[in-house]
Amino acid sequence: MPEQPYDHRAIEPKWQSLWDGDPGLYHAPNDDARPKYYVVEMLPYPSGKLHMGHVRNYSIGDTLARYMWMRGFNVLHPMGWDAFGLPAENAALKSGRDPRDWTVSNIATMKGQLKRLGFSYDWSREISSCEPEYYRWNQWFFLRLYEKGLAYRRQSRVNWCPECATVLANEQVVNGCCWRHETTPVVQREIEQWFFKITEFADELVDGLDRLDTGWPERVRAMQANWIGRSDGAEVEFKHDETGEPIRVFTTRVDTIFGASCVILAPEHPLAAGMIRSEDGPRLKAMVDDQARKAPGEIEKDGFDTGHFAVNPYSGGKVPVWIANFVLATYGTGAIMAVPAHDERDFEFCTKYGLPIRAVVRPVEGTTPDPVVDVFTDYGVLEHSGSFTGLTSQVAREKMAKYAEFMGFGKAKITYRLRDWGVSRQRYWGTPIPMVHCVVCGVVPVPDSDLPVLLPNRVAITGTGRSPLENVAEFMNVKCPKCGADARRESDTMDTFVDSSWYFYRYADPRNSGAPFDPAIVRHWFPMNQYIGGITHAILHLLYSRFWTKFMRDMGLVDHDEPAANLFTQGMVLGTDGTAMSKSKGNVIDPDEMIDRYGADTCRLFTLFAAPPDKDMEWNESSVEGQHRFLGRAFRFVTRNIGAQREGVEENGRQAQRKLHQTIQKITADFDNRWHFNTSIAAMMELSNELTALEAGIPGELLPEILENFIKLLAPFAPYTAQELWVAAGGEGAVFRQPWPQFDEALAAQDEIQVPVQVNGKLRGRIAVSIGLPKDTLEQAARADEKIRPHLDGKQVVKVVVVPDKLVNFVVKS
RNA sequence: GCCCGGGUGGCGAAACUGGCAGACGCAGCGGACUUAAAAUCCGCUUCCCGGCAACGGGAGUGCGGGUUCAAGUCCCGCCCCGGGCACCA
Repeated sequence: MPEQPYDHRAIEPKWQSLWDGDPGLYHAPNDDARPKYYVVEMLPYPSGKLHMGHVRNYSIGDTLARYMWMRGFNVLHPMGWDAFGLPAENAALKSGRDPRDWTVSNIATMKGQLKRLGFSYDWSREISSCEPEYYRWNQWFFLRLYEKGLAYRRQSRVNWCPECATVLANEQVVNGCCWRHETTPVVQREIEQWFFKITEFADELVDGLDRLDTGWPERVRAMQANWIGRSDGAEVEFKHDETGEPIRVFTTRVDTIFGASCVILAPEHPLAAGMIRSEDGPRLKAMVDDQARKAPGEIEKDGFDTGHFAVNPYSGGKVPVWIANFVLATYGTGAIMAVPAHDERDFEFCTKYGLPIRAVVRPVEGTTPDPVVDVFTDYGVLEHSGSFTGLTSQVAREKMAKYAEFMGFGKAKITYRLRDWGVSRQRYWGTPIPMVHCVVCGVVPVPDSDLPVLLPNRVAITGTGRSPLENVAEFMNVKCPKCGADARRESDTMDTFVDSSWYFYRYADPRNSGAPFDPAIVRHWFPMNQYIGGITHAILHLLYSRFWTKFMRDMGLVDHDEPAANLFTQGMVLGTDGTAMSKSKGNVIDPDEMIDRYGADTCRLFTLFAAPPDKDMEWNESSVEGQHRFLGRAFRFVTRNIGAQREGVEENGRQAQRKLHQTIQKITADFDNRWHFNTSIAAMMELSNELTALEAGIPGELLPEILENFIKLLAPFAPYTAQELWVAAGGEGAVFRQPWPQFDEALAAQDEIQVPVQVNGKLRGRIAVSIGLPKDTLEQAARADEKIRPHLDGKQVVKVVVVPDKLVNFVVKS
């Protein structure tokens, strides 16, 4: 066959239909003979168009899915969409369009782009979290959580910008001010909000991380453990010296309690307001307000004495009760004991206000530091600690906690940094929370039979920060499901992280109208084998979805503890300014231009080749030419050799086969172990280069096998080009229907190798020898080499290290 | 402060279990083909010294030590960059 020019414009449109509308490309529903493999990439959100960051992410997943299929697995690889609330609503505000129309049209755009890139998702499983059916099951889950006491409503503080009249997420508060109004201080508001009790699972969420050690990156596990922040300590009561009212204090160092100088309450502590002197009222109020705009780590420690005293339960001594800005109301009990001799922060505070400093722990060895100057924070041996004196800190912590429990003033206690998950959003665009407020009955859940509660259409987005739903009478006014009286609907909608917590389960059974999914189907596919996504979701999404799985397991819906056996976090694609791509920064690179110019295959190859997939990648298009050239070379090589008849040279044929089988071996190993697609592609290039160099001498009868395997190896990386070549070479159907090539170890074996020879660890020459030579033969060959001899002549060889097939090293003395 | 990563040519990177540092590609330089350009193909390309040259010698993986016949890789002590958490009791 004469050589064909490589023209991606002629090739790629031709094969789009091959995977468009072929839901079974990977997943063969009735094929239980194959082992199963379930790969999911994290949800794209339809905030416009795909950018190169997405392309890289999906290229990794798609390449893997194709390989797994060719390896004989039954691969489920679906695609879905997240209807992010804020972007949709903001865009609607700007354009005047309904968020639903906006979202639907953006999904269509992105879907088109993904198809153009040749990503062969199982589109029949396409779901969107803005579908009514998806709302239904979100709400159904909400009700199940509510029944178990895992969904509850309470007053909660939120950040509020008076200028925009809206609730701000923590990330939107910059230096205590609104991110849009840099001079407007954010205030705190108390509003009723819904929460999920993720803290109920805190222990399991931490402990479960250990069992994910082989499948999840260390980085993600560390971040989650950090975020949950489990700390082991004790809770004890200091009683008010007159009223006997207990002040509960959490500490990890109960062994230092004999050194407590005071008890300090957070400004928001329930007892604080009642304890202060009347003239301190404004001071306390200022401190409470100030908590909002606290820039962490910057704020000056500030506090004042209430004039009240509390009793140290161990020593019986009286200590003053203070109020200070650095004590967090939301951590532990909202009150601490300050032990300045053994804690840096307490030391700073007590020194500032002249509170006494008393050392009660000394180092096991060495000199005791002067407590007025030096803080000793390590474990040691207790002193001045009553009957606990002389114990080590470790032993004392345990004994003292037990003593507290025996005496009834405290106990050992574990505290977490993790807070319950606030799921209320005062926005239009999200799943309505299925609750009704009745004056008579209070909060009443919507019965299952009335689900889904749908959003009204064409709601005016006000941008005031209050839910726009409150203005929609026909949505808000309902009858109480319990007593039938007039009632109002809950106007909060759910955080979109609720949607993403279980979407990958819905993929398995996306059209089920009687349940979120059929447990039998989920048992078949789960836990998913491979989850792929950005590090940005390391904490929130990946923690929430783990929580969801555990909750569903407790409900009996699923039979596993963790949703994903393996997690892969691909590196970010950094924009032209070296920071992560984001629309608001305007540094987004979209793939369309590159696809037009070089084609989808080049574009995919480029993102995979530039760096290993777990590494961040700074944007630099210069090497894209190289990928395009490679595809062109490979294409022309194959087309001009299809059906070629020639005599050839045996040695050339042997070499070509050897390189082919070595490449199969190398790429298979890359896929199975570490997904370094950059080295796989480099191996393909080497193979292509070598075949071209040997070309004229490759015997014609070897060509069919070589070409066929070459095409199959290329298929996961460059599907269009491979498909075109597959058919040109006489193949039928999709190249992915073909099994992945097997390597033959005998053919891959090198019969002659170059073994480096060193003298005193310095490379002095190489010898060409046949493989598998015994040590002494190898040594003789090395000694005889003319480049080595001069280095050994007249010198004493002290030692010879011979590693068969690897190296010879002579250690000499002159 | 604590916890994770990372530091290798002009650039992206490779070297997977200690065994030839720089595979593969980009950029660059030289050449072939061409009236010319594009495309394509071939050669060189870590740095320094010597040589017309083939080649020879030396240095070299953030810095300083160490282990080893042999260290980018292992150990000890630092420096720098990125990320996460952070008055968390």
